[in-house]
Amino acid sequence: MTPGSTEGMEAATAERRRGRPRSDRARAAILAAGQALFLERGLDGVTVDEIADRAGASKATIYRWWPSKEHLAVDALYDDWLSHAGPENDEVPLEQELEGYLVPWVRVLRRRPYGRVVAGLVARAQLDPAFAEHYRTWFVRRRRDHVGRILRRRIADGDLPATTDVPLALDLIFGPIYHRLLHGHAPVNEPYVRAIVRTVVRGLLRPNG
Amino acid sequence: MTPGSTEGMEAATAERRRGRPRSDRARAAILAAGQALFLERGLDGVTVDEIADRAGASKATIYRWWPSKEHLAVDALYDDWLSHAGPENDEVPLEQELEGYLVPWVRVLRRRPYGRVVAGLVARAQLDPAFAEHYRTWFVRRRRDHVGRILRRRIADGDLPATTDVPLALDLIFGPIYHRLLHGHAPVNEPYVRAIVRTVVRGLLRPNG
Amino acid sequence: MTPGSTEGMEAATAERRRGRPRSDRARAAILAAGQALFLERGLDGVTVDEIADRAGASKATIYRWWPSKEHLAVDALYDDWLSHAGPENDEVPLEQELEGYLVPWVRVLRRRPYGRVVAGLVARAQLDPAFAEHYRTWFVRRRRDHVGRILRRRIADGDLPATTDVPLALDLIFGPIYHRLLHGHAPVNEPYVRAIVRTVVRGLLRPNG
Amino acid sequence: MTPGSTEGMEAATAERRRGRPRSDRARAAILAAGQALFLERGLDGVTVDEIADRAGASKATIYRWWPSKEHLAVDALYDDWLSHAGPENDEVPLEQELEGYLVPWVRVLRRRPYGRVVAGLVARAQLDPAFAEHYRTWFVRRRRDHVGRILRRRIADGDLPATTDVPLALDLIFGPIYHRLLHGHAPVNEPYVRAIVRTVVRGLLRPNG
DNA sequence: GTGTAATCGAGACGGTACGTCGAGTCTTGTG
DNA sequence: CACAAGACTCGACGTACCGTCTCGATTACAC
Repeated sequence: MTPGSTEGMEAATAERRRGRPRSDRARAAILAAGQALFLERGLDGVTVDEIADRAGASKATIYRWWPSKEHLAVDALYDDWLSHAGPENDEVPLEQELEGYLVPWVRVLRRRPYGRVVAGLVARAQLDPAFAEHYRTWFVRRRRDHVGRILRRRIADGDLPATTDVPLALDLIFGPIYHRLLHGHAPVNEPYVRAIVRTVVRGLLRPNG
Repeated sequence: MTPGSTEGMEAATAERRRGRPRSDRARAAILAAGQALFLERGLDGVTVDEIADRAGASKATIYRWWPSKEHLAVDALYDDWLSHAGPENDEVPLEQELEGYLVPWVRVLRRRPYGRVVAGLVARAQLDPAFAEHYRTWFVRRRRDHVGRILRRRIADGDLPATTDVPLALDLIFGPIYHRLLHGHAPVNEPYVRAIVRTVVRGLLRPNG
Repeated sequence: MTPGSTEGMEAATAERRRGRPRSDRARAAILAAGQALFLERGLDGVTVDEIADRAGASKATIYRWWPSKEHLAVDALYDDWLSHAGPENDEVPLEQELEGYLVPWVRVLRRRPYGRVVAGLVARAQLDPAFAEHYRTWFVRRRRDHVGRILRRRIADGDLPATTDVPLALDLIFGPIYHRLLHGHAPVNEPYVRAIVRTVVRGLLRPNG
Repeated sequence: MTPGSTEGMEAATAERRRGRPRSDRARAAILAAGQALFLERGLDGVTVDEIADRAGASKATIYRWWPSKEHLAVDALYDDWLSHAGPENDEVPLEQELEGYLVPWVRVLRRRPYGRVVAGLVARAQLDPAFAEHYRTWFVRRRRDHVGRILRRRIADGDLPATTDVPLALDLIFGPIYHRLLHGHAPVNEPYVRAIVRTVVRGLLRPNG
């Protein structure tokens, strides 16, 4: 499942659509061109014509499948942005489990200049509530939900106080990462993520300090 | 001193500049129009022509004094964005001093839709390193420096461990605020700020917890 | 064939051009709007935006097909400016043949305020040698060449001396017409043209008076 | 007397104007700068700022004394444009007298690229009837009147028929010169002027040829 | 095989905003 | 007063990009 997928729209029957089927070559080429160009120059630094040229596709094809440049960007970057994994793991301390999830992400952030694109997406989201919802769903909520599940499990396990404010904890973890990503005043690297996680977890442990 | 000020360039002598002096009426009207329009519709939702019209000025005058729309936005919003104060105060607990500084700011953020503009500024900063520096200096660094001074004084006073990582602490405080401001997934209100401050300070107190 | 035509560039094969074909509606509307506005207010009195608005086209479309406002003016006015005809006719006296060609033109000049536009074109031609060539080719040379052919035939027929200086004769015929057209000190009407033709032909007849 | 002179406005009394007197240095420098720049690049190719810079004057001073750039151009070029002379002379044939007046002028035209400026003036005259009158008076009428006086004297002397149409004759003489000056299809040189004069005079001699 | 229908690349289109430039006016302090 | 300096308003310029639209050409399934 990806942000731009249109599967599931027709009935689940075997009924094939008539007419020429969508070209997978074009779709893949557009996403690849988008990924490369958006990371290189940011959302506003790239024109749709450029993407079409690089992909050997036409602008009409792009707009047939993605309603706007920013939707395309979300789709083009989603896989890489969310690439990660590590199974949930109760055996290790909470800090370690959180780092296990966040560190692969920040490795991606360091490897590629995502700040350029994310800043553009955030700016568009301000002017277009529908896109804001789309962007949050695919780019932000996925990670927050994952970490939220971890935290709630740890609460159930008694590793965190029952009174822990999970949304606040998520903002305390993700906020500093986005802060450096978007403002660029300092690098988003592994030591930074470890420090965030340790300080926040420590702060959450004693609710009535 | 404001972001767009050009004072202090000539010698401090009483030597007056020749020619027609810059119109304070035009400058003030442009900044007022910019402030109103940028907050209303965001950086990208406003055209320079509109600002000129509303200010009764001409586009040429705007471009004479501000190199771009985003520089104008920084200048137009700076005063309001930084309006705050509260003298530094050792007598109260650290949490209270931090809240005393941050809460007035957050009240501004709630009163006006700053997210729209800040998102636009952040996006532009990605594509223009010179503007990025300008924006960070006037919009971000000012507040970080203020809080940084507080933290360092508290370290000297023994209220915080000598090993406290001040830049990290600043990111932990400001990051979550920017996170909600830009992503809009939850409100930036006083309880939120208090919760951030308490959790972070608690987390900082026992570095080797 | 018109000044702005691009036909004949590709091979004469039936090979159709790819992509959306140029809109004849837009082309015709732009030329019509240009003709009306240029005659009404002269080259400098009309903005390209106005032409675009009146034509229901966009400025980009105008600039896609005409490199400048003055090129558009040449194209928009060419047909009307050159509308004329009358087959060449040896049976009548030379004066009468010349009048037969020039009088219809002069009627156009009286019917519409061409002076405004031609003055603008002449002014632009001074600053842009490439446009000067374009303008002369389509607006001036056409008529001169036609009259030149008449004169050379009459020389061959013995109606004019073999030593007749044809370029000089053309300047003597067209010069006075342009003079009044551009300076506006007196009307360009039929009696004027007849008087020019008679005086010049008489002057040419006795080369060594 | 020059086109921009303002003498004669105050009473002929010896009463001197109060305040700082007009600077002759500035006036001369502005006219000199205007003459050089207008001839070099034409009316539209020169900005008033440029003239002010080159003259070491200010734009305000220019606009205090000349209502527009084109009025300045008329004034700056008038002396050179009309420089000529030759006393009227009944002793020689008409052709020779006319050449005696016109040849010095065309020498000026060949020495300097007047076409550029005159074309600009003619274009402006189309859009501004008041300036059109001004331009015709100083740039066109002067010469026409001079030649007109010659022709009328020659009619009185019997060298030309009593029925001679003087305005037509003037258009036949000046028209071809302006034609080449403005259209630039051929040079305006002495042989050309001589050929014009001879052909036209010959054509005028036998009105009912 | 022969429609029928949706796709594709190409590229022109209307629209909107950009940042620049020049004309002519206005506002200072200085001579 | 006039003058140099230079900021001001106004309005047009030509460019760039967006997202839409029309073409001819292609490619499947349905008959």
